[in-house]
Amino acid sequence: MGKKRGQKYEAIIDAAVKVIAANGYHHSQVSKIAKEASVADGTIYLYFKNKEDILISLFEEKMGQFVQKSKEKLDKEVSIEKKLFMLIEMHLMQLEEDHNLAIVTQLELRQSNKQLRNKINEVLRDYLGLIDSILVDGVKEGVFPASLNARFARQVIFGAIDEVVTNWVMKEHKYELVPLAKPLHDMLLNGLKK
Amino acid sequence: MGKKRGQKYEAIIDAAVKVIAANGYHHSQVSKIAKEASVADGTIYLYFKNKEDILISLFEEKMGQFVQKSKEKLDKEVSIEKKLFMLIEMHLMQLEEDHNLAIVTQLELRQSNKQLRNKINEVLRDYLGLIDSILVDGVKEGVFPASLNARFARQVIFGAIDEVVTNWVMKEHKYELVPLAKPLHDMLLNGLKK
Amino acid sequence: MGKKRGQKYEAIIDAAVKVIAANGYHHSQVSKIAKEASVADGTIYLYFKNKEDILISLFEEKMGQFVQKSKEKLDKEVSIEKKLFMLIEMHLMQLEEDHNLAIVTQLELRQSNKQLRNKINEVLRDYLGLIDSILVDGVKEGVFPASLNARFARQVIFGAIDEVVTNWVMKEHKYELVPLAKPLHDMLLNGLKK
Amino acid sequence: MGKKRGQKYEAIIDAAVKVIAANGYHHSQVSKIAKEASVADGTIYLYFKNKEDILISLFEEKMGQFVQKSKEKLDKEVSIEKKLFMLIEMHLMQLEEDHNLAIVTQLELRQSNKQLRNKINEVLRDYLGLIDSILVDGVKEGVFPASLNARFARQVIFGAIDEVVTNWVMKEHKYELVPLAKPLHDMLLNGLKK
DNA sequence: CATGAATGAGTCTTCATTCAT
DNA sequence: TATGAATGAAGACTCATTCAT
Repeated sequence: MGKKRGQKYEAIIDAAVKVIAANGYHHSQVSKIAKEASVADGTIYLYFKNKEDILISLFEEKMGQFVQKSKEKLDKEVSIEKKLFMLIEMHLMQLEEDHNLAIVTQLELRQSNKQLRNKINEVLRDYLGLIDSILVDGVKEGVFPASLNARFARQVIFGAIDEVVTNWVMKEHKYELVPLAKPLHDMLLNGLKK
Repeated sequence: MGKKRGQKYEAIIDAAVKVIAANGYHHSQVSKIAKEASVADGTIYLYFKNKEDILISLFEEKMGQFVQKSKEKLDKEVSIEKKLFMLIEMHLMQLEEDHNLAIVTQLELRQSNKQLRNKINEVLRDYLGLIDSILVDGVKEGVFPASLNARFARQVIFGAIDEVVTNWVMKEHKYELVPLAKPLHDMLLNGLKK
Repeated sequence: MGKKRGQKYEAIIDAAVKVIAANGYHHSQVSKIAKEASVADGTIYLYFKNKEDILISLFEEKMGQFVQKSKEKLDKEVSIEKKLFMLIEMHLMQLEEDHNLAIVTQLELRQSNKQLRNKINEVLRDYLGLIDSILVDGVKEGVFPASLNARFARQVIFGAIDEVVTNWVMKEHKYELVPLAKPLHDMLLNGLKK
Repeated sequence: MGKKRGQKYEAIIDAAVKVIAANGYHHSQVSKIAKEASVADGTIYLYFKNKEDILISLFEEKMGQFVQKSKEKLDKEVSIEKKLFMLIEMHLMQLEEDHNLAIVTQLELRQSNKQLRNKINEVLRDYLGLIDSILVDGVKEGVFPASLNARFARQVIFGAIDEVVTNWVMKEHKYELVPLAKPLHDMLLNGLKK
C-alpha cells in the first residue's frame, strides 16, 4: 500500500464522502465508491487496507485539514473570548461548507464498531486538545475561574456544538448554521465564566 | 403481531439490550438475541416486525420508562432551577443504573440508518419536550431572559449531557456519573440565565 | 452444526463427489454443489463448517465405509496370503465401483493445503493400520521374515496399489482394475517374502 | 516469448521452487515469486505464458536434470540389478539433496488441474521410459521372467519409490532417505524376479 | 527488455426472514 | 402461539494478467 498521497487516493476519499453521504455507510458498497472515483474495485485495495480503512482515512484526512485551519485562525486571535468564538465559528463554518462531509461526520461515522470508534477518538484528540488549550489559557488569564475542570468543560462545549450541528444535519440543512455561533458562544462563555 | 405485552416481549427486549451491549450492534444476530431470550428465532417475528423493530421497540420501551420516571420526579419540584437539576440528575442516574442500556443508547443505537434514526428522534421528542417545558416555564417566571431560544437552548443542554454520558461510556464507566450533575447544572444554568 | 446424519448431509456429500469429479476441486463452487444436492447454498453451512470441511467429511465418510468393508472381508480369511490379496482386491474393487469417488481420492483430494493433507492422513491411518496388522501377523506366522520393517513395507504396498489406481484413473478407466489384483499381489508378496 | 535461457528465467524458476515450498501452491502469488526473484511482476510474463507455465517449466527444467543425471549414472552400470539400484538411489538422493524441490514435486505439484497434470505426466514419461528400459533389458537378459508386464511393473516401482519419498516429506525430512534405497531395491527386485 | 500500477472477474460466507409442522 | 431448519440475496476482497511508460 503506497498509502497517503496520489490523486487516486484523494479521488477515492472524496468519492467515499459523496457516496456515504448519499447512501449511508452500510449501503455504500466498495464497488459503488470505486465507480464514483472512476477506478476499479481492486484499486481501492492498493490505497486502503479494507473498507473500514477508507472511513478512518477519510476522517483523518478531513479532520486533519479541519484542525489545521482552525488552528491557523485561532493563532491570529489573542483574546480568549474571541478564540472561543473563532473555534465555534470555524467548526460550524467548515461543516456548513461541505454538507456531505457534515452528514458523514455527524451521522454515518457514528455507525461504527468499538474499534473504529476508538480510532476516531484518537484522531479527534487533536481537536479536543485545541479546546483544552483555550480553557487552560482562560484560567491562567483569569477569564475562567481557577476551579474550572477543563476536561469536563471541554465535553460540555464539544457536546453542545456537536449537537447543534447534528440537529442541523437532521433537519437537512434547512437553516443557516454559522449564525448560531454567536448564541452558542454567549451561552457557553457565560456558563464557563464566573 | 400481538405486539406490546407478554413476558416474551419483555424477555426479548431485555435480551437485546444485553446482547447488543456485549457484542455490538453488528455482531448481535437475531439468533443470538433469541438464544439469550430463550425463545426460538421464529418467535422473535411474532413480537417484532423485523430486526430493526426490536431496536425501535427497545428504545421506545426504555425511553418511555426513562421519561416517565423523570416526569414524576420533576412534578414534585416547583423551582425551575431544581427542575433542571432533577432532569440532569435523573438522566445521569438512570443510565448509570443500567450500564448495558447506556452502551446501547450512547453507542450502538447510533449505528443505524437514516430511517431508524428518524424513528429514534420521534421517540426522543417526548424527552426533548420535557426540557423545552422547563425552559419555557423558566422564561415565563423570569428565570431565563425572554430572548432565550428554547429550541436552541435545548440542543445545548441535551448535547452537553449526552456528551458527558458518552464520555463516561467510552471510558468504560471508570468513574461515577451522578456527581457530575452538579457541575453540569451550574454551567448550563449559568449559561442560560444571563 | 447438527453434523453427521440427516439425508441432507448425505445428499451434499454425494453431490460433492459428483461435482468435484466432474469439474475438479477448484471449479467446484459451493453453489454448484448445493444445486446438485438440491439445497440452498446456505444449507451447506448448516452441515459443514466451510468448503474444505465438505472435502474432509467426504473423505471421512467414504473412507470409513471403505475401511469397514475391507475389514469385514479380511476377518473372514485366515491365511495371510489371502488377506493381503483380499485387501488389494477390495481396494481396487471399491474404487472401480465408484469412478467419481476414485477421481476424487486419486486426483482432486491431493489438491489440498498442508493442513487438509494432515487431516486426510489422520483418516487414512486406519487403513494403513489394516495393512500393518497383516504384515505384523505375517511376521508372527513366519510368512514374512522377522527382519521385515512393517512401516516401510506398508509404504511400498500402499504406494504400489495407489499408483496403479491413479494410472487407471488417469487413463480414464479405459481398462478393468480388479484383474490387476492378482499380479499386484504376486509381486508384492514375492517382494516381501524373501 | 524468449522462453528458455537467460538468467532471469532460471531465477524465476528457482524463486518459484523456494516460494511454493515455503508457502504452498495456493499462497504462492505471482507477485511473491517475482519479489523472490527480484524482478517485476510483469517480467514474469516475458518468460512464461502464465502462472501455470511456471509450474510446468519448473517441472520440465528440474525433471530434465533429474533424468539426465540418472541416465548418466545408469550408463556406467551393466548389471540389471545394479541399474535398478542406481535408479532408486539416484531418485532418493536427488530429492534428498533439495528439500524444497522434494516438497514441490511430492506435495504442491499435485495440487493442479487435470490439464496441468497431463502436462506433468508428459514430462514424467521420459523418466518412466528409463524404468521401462531396465525392465525390458532385464527380461531380455533373463533376470526377469518373460511374463513380466513392464508397464505394470513400472507403476509398482514408481508408486513404491514415490510413496516412500512422500512419506519422508510428510514427516518433514526427519530421517535419512538414501539409506532406504537398499531395502526398496531388495523388495522390488525380489517381487519382480521369480 | 523491464516495470509496477491498475484492472475486474470470480466466490465463499453470513444472517435476516420464512413456513411447514 | 411456538419452533428451528431451510432459504438465498448480497458484498468484501484477492490476484492473475495487462499495458502505458
